[in-house]
Amino acid sequence: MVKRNYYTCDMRGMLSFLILFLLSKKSMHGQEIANELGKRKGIKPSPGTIYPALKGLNEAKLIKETKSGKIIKYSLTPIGKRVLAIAKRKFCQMFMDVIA
Amino acid sequence: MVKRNYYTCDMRGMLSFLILFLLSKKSMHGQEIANELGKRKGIKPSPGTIYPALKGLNEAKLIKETKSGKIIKYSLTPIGKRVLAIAKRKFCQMFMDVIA
DNA sequence: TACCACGTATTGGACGTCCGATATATTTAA
DNA sequence: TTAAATATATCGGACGTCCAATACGTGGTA
Repeated sequence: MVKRNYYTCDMRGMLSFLILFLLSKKSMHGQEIANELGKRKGIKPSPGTIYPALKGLNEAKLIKETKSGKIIKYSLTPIGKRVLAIAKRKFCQMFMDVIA
Repeated sequence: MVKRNYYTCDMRGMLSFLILFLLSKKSMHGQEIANELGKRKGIKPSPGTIYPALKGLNEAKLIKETKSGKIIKYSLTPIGKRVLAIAKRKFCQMFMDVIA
């Protein structure tokens, strides 16, 4: 039961990192996130991929859920914003020249 | 025993992808690769991280090994270069605006 | 009411990444 | 010729990502 470290941006946390990034641009519900990931990746991820990641981010208080009807809107918490900023710096350090 | 797909660049293959990228700039041996990853990531990866990845890439014929003494030099094969080009396109599609 | 569409959610199993510990081989230094 | 340093390699276990299948809940429609 060790708490997960979302700061380190190693290769294992890339999905969660990308979700944080997407939510930093716009609050979304699960299916919207899945669709956006699908556009980037080419294939829309399964519910078994996306919801566990959202659950983890929520439990770590990096995102919060706002339910209205059957739809749950996800948005970044202040902590989430700080963590994302750090992870983004690490990401750039790692992949800067790959994109250039 | 399903053959691994190095083309798809999903979140699981990021280490192998980055290794391919590093080798596209310069042939290196294992420790050099580990050091370069360490510089980018902040922490030098363990042998238990790096060598299995190199083994997989070698078995998939994306890299080749040239041994001289105790040192094994890794370099991209023609297939490796093609796979990297495709993976790089996918990577950019996925993360372009994260870096910008 | 019954039904359908859709968003949310879990399960199971496979796979890739990750570390620390351990081991082997080769080169260099004492 | 020992000893130390370095490069390579595997093991075990944990974790995060991934899909397909399954299921539940809510809202709207027939």
